[in-house]
Amino acid sequence: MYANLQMAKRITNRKVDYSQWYLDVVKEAKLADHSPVRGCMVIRPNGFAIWENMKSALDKMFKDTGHQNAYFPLFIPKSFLSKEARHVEGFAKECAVITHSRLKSVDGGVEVDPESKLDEELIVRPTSETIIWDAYRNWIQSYRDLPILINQWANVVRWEMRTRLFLRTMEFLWQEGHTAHASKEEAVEETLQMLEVYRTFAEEYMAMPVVTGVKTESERFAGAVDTYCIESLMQDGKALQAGTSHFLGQNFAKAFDVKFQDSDGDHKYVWATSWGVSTRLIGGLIMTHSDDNGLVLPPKLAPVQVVIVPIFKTDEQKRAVLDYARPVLDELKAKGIAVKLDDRDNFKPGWKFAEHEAQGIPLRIAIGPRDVKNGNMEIARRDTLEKKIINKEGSAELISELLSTIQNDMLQAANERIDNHTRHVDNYEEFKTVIEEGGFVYAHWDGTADTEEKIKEETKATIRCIPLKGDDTPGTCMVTGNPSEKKVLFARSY
RNA sequence: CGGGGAGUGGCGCAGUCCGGUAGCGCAUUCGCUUUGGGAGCGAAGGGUCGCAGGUUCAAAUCCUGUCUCCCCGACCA
Repeated sequence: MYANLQMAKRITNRKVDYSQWYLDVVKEAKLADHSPVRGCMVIRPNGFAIWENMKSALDKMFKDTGHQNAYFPLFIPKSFLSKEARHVEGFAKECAVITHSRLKSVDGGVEVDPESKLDEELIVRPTSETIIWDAYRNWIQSYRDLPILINQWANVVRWEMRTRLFLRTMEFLWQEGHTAHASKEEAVEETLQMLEVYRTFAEEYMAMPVVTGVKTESERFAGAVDTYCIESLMQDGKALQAGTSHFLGQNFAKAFDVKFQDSDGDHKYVWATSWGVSTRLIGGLIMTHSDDNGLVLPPKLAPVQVVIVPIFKTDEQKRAVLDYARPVLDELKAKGIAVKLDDRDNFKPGWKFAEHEAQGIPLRIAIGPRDVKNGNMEIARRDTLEKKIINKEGSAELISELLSTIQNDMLQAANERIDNHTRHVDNYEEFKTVIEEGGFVYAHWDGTADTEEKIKEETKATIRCIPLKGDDTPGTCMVTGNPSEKKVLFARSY
């Protein structure tokens, strides 16, 4: 049919070309555009609304765990970055550097004014540990000043070589929590607490199941003692690191000389954590749930949860349908549901259906003359594409419940998909075969960076994490035969 | 940053080899008919062909440089 041909033309089938499908979904759902600057994106209202919903849910979770928001500068003095040795090493290659402060006009155009060269160059923050720890030095004298539990919502810049909308852009939006503690135990506890916040958010809001774990040394954040992460598995069998929580030890306290006087009178270095999630989550959301018709959003993050499409031929029918639909709209609103009545008359219902599907609206209600006559309405689920006729009486209650059913079903469907693409293997030959198929693979590893590197070179798979929960049975490394404490999680990743 | 592909009205593309002054589909505007899965007919508007140089009587087309996007590698949330 022509309609199907057109739909097929707009969004590439996932099986044909997953990358192209991803780009098509982002475009058709109007989430983001490419910008004139390489690797940067324009986040459009549809995309930003998702981010705003993520933000407000996360922000509440941060506040509920005792954190406050603050804001630190975009620019970091170059000298700050070099204070923590591994931190510089990790970020040096991807920093935007500001060297001049003004332009001058040159016959119709502008060029950098060489006389405005800065005495000390500024770095556009790739992350804010350094400038924040410089501030903390002044804020902390006594154990009574601790802990400091701060988060900031900000943009950061990392000069990436290869970019993809939401998944890896040169500038991205994120939150970064930075906490300071009097004891190691408390800092470790904070690190794990925030990891748990991320896990909860991913599962309960994004309906995206994740594995929590610790990164190996080679995957660790530059400057951290331990990096914990949430890892999820996308539809194409590649893993996505969706969030990280770092135990920073005393590394930044030492680099920035941040000490406090403890209750025993001794001067001690402060213990630190930092943790973040970014607009990358939107990429994860897309690749967890969406289908060949476009975006699929979980109700808890959908900017519009329910859309009502009126169907009519004559003006008289239009009036009748709208009169019938408005109380439905009001009842849903009264229940706190984000509902929109799509009464645009320049589009036909079928066109609207396709558009709402492309944009991932979880539930559609269609109301036509037939429904007015019978006291019904048609509801269609975005996640399963199921349609059914329901009675108008009691519909608000039913729809409210259905939204939470959809939320749960999406998590369950994602869980099943991931379970079906998770394997346990015991020998390297089998590993090589299985990893080709994509998915999560658990296997024994001897704990050395050499073996990890060998596996990466030969199979393109990396250790996503050493899982916190799961099979703790010791064994022998699939490559070297050396002892292994427990299986670790491998995958090819984004 | 290396290899490959691409950039032409808002979107998708043809035209480029062989230089002759830009076209198609969708979208937009107006009118009429339509409306339960991307409507039909008629009319209209919209492009210095990514950008900058060069060759030429003449450049979307040839040459040089440059920017951006996509795919594959090396590097990363």
